[in-house]
Amino acid sequence: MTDAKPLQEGRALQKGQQTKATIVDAALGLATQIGLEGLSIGALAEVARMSKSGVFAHFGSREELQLSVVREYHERFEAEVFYPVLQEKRGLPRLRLLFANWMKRTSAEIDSGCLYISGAAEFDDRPGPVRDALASSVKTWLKAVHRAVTQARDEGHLAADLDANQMVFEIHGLILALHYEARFLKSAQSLARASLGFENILQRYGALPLPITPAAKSIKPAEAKAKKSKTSR
Amino acid sequence: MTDAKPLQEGRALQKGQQTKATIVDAALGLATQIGLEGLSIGALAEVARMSKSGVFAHFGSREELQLSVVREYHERFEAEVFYPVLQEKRGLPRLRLLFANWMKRTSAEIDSGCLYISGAAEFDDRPGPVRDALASSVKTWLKAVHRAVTQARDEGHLAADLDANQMVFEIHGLILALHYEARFLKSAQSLARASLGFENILQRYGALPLPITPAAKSIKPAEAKAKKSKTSR
DNA sequence: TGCAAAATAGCACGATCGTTCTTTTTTCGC
DNA sequence: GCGAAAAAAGAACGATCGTGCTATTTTGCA
Repeated sequence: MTDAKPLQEGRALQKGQQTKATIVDAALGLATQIGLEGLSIGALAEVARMSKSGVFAHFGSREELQLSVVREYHERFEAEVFYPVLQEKRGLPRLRLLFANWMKRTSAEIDSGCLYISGAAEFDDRPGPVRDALASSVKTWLKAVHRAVTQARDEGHLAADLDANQMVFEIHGLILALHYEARFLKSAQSLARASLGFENILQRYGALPLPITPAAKSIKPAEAKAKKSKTSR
Repeated sequence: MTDAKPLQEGRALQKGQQTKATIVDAALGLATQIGLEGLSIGALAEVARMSKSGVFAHFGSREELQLSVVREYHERFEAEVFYPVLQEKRGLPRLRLLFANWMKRTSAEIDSGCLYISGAAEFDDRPGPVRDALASSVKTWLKAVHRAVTQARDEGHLAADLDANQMVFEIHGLILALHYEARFLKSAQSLARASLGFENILQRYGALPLPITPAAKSIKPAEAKAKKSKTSR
């Protein structure tokens, strides 16, 4: 009541959004290295070559900055890992590509760090909007993996009585182990381990043994159920 | 030259060590909750009801405090997870107990936090003594798991041509997924998922299908190789 | 081109951080 | 119980943190 509202609040000026995007980009780089909690406005301002208050004004609080970083990471993750697999045909091929992309991204993050993993460790008992945003993003992604699994099952590429949640859990474990052993323990063979682990899981859940050469893309899905019968339990 | 050395430097007075142990205990509690990086001397002094400088004097630096916490965690982990399994007989029984203990500890850490996991996320690109100590502890533990696997293989409880490192990798993934999904995502079924995942891995690597009742302890090891033949690859 | 509003900078604040130095209290062998 | 050494406290330091306030610069429409 006391203060006059800005008249044209709907108009989005260009410069502001543009530098804000630049800042978020730099912040994402910092956050994946030092962590979301380690992300400080001072250090960010230095990287972005701006004043502290100049950076701060775009977000209003450190928490809002962290949220922006999480959102940005989510979008990039989607764009890099999720959307491309929609072009692959449903079922096992898509599931394979999905895991391959996920693994590729995780490998690339051996240097940069994965926000979904480091963020989980930092915020696992620190309630608040940042934790919620992180958990929501991860859950969305795991749901997408779950969908890919059930589709592969419905297409007859995997055992009909498979427990999709169980399979997603085991796949998730492979990615976490890949990240842990490669990034922290500097183990060189982690990528091959995760890859082989995935094949083991596929086999366990009724997929065809394996296509040795990556050229063998067009597998007959019907035959996947050959050994099915009582594979689980 | 200028200052006289203390004459009896070999003598260890009691009180000092005692309160130092108290401090480390409190520090461990803080570190597993807020993280090793979040561990501050001021907060620690408040918990231990001492002055900042009083706490500080026991370590000489924050880094040395962190190292003490890592060492303490390592000892407790060993005492709780590793040493008890040495009483179980070699091979599959011991491997099973080892995983069960590991899982039990990880479950207990859903509230308190696991230093090997949170520490890895915090220090994965922060070189220094703390990172080294953490990595060394984890590697020691993973080597112990590896030994349990190879022993089970040598006892004939697992496939003779099994890749022990691969198996350890997959088991590690289960624990990481358990911690992640239970502690961060608050998923209730994670414990059952990890447990079932372990059975799947055992089966994959040539163990007997499964002993439903825990009473069935005395399994005939020789029969484990029944389906062996070409299990890997 | 002028002008309002947005964007950025500058400065200061209280708090907390790790650490150092000095002083007081406590411990423990003689 | 005396006295030396250890343990603990107290106070202060420079630095950095997030944030609020007030200028100054820049932007973009009229």
